[in-house]
Amino acid sequence: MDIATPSRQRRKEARPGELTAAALELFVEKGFAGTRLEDVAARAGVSKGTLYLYFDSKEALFKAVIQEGIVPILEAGAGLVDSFTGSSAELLRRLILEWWQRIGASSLAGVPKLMISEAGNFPELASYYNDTVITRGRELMRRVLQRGMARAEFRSVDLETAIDVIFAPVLMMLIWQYSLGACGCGKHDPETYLATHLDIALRGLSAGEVA
Amino acid sequence: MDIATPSRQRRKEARPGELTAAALELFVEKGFAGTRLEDVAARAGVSKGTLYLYFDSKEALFKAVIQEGIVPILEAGAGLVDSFTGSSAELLRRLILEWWQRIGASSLAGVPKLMISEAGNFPELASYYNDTVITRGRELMRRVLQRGMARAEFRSVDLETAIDVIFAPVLMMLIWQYSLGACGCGKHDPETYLATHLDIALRGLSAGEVA
Amino acid sequence: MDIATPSRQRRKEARPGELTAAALELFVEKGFAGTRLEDVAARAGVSKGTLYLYFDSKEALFKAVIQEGIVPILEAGAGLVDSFTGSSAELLRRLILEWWQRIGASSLAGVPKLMISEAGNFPELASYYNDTVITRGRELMRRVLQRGMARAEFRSVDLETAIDVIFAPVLMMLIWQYSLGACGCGKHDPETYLATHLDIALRGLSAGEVA
Amino acid sequence: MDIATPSRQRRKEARPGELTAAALELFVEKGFAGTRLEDVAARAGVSKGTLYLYFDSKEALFKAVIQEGIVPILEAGAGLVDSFTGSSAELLRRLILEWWQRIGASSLAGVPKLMISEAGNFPELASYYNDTVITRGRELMRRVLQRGMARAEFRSVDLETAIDVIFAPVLMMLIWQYSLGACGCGKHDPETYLATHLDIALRGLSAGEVA
DNA sequence: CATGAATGAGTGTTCATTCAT
DNA sequence: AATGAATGAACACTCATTCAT
Repeated sequence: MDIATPSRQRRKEARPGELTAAALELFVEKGFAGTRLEDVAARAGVSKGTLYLYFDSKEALFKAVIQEGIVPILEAGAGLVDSFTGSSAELLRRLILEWWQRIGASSLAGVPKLMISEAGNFPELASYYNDTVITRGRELMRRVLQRGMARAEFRSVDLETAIDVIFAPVLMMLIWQYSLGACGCGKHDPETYLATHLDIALRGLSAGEVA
Repeated sequence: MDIATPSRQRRKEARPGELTAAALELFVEKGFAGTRLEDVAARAGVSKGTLYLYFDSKEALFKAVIQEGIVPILEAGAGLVDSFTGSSAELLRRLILEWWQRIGASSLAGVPKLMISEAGNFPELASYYNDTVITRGRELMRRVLQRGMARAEFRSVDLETAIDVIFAPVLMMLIWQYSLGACGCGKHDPETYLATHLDIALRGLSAGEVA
Repeated sequence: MDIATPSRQRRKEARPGELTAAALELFVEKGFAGTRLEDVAARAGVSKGTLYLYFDSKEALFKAVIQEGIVPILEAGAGLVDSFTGSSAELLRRLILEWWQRIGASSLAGVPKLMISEAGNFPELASYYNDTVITRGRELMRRVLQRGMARAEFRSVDLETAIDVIFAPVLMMLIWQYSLGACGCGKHDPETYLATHLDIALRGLSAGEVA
Repeated sequence: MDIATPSRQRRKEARPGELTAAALELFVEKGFAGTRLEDVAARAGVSKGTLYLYFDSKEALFKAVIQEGIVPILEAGAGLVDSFTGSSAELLRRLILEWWQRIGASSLAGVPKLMISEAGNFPELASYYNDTVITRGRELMRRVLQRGMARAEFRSVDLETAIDVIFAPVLMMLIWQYSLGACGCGKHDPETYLATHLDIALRGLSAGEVA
């Protein structure tokens, strides 16, 4: 009976996580307004009423979903840049590919599109996301580009804009997959896409003369 | 009285434009689902019923917003590509800067983020947008890149992914402005941002040897 | 110019009739509530506003339609029964077939179904229709049946109920054609149907012994 | 409290029936289009939303009204025809009288007039009614007439038209009661009316010679 | 704890009616 | 006289939220 029907206590502790997981999927798929709480509850295997035992409102559920989704995103990255000893081009390549594997190919992949869609309706959340995720992500990119320029591997470019310019195609692919890409239009193979991006961007950054 | 109450005829001709303008503002501000037709009508200074004299449904209104706003710009872009005689690098630069001026710096700037947010909930709209805007926009980029490669100005790169890779930073800036950027975080000067992007991308595409 | 574009005066006089004719068709087809005044106006070749020059409201239009439709219905019948010299069976047959030709196969055919549908909503009209049409129609039937019984051609049956029993199948066919029959279901050839009806009813009324 | 507020479960089971009963009354009184779901709900003592817990749409509610009210009666009729062992004349009499008692004298009496009035506007409902009620009702009549003719109790008549000819007076009386009859005009005593009808029709169908 | 029946405010859409031209 | 643009009340249906069991 323990496994077949876990004890009430265990269920009670697991419930919020099951609900936010179900909610994440649906929020990502349909947006905040488009998600019906009945569907969230159903996907988590409980009734609509039960949801209200754990979350006061649809907004409260949304906030919990985002907060919970952000923490794992933060944990990714950072160690790599500290310890890397090869070329900066290789570092940039590794950083982007790693990010893709850990975020873009994970269950968190939908969070960026979700934040972009709902930032306007949840400014505090957006601000929190910005402070905790975006800023740190940019910091990683900044260090890589600075390293490359300091070592004369990269040309001198405007640092702050280059950070976003170079990360934009990666983010965009993710966003695409969760929005218009769902219609089947213009989906790229991620590896080819990232290869093309790195091919162009690294050559674009390279310090040598172009004859 | 002429000015205070323009003739019926003049109002009738102006109405659709007034309504799509009001709709554009509200769609961008609140999303498709979140926009009430009553508010659109009120902002255009008419009653809810009047809106239905000009547009059959909320979806038809949306399509008109896109049709009226974006299609002419794509047509202008096509004209540019058709008639341009200079270098392909210059053509790419012109295409992107023009796009920015006519969309990114206009009232249409919110449309890409709007579509990304609502695509999941309104597949028909997404499909319409894909057919009307995305496909045609890609076609323009495709022609520019093909031209550059054919004239040996650009290196040979994977065409279909390069189209999106190169356009992604432009789109991303816009999306940013209408989502997390609204919190005041990380806004770039568009001209610097686009300059950095073109600087890197054009060098990345250039055909010469890198020493 | 007289024929191509009749004088204003002529148009003005013809308008109400053109409008009620158009309205009759639509009321019969769609019922009172289901008929849009815009469609009535369009079918009569005028604008919605014009309709209100001639009729104060949708109800007023409906009343005019019925009143106008009733007069021709009244004119039918009556002479036949007075002058007929053959058998009562033949008279009944002739009366019913004639009624069918003059009403059932004419543009007035839809009026009975319309009255039945809307009687509840327009009691005064229903009452008027009853007094002027139904009562007189029953009187004709009553005279025929009384004649047949007086001449011992027909059995003695309950007169008042027989009147309606015998007319019911004729009315019912008409009603059918304008309601469920429109779905293509179970439409009979009127002549076969009436032949079967008269075959059964006249034998059912016949005075002789059944062995 | 048991009686004042019945248990949830009992209410839930009773609700659909309470709602279809309320709907039947209002549909008959005001027609399909003229009936507001809010009024149906109110008459059943619940809110508008509750109605949608049990029926997906106004049309679904209508279909349930028919299904629940009329289908069992047709089934009972089929049982009668299956098991009857007496004369076909007696069977026809029983079928019609039973029909009258269970429909004509019940709360369902208004349904035929309702369908006739609304068929034009709601083809899907008409089609449903045709498939569910008319076709099956005709089948019953067909079997009775075929039985009579096969046993040489009835003359040979055109089967398909006879079905409708013989049922028309019964239907017509009902239609009358819910339309023009409401003005108090020309109401017959149902028993006398049906007796006259059966008297004439059965003699009209009888196989013997008429002398 | 958990349920799910019940609620009712909210929105897209229709259409009879009005009235400035 | 005629038009047709404009109005706004009305209704089917949805869904976040509540609460008796």
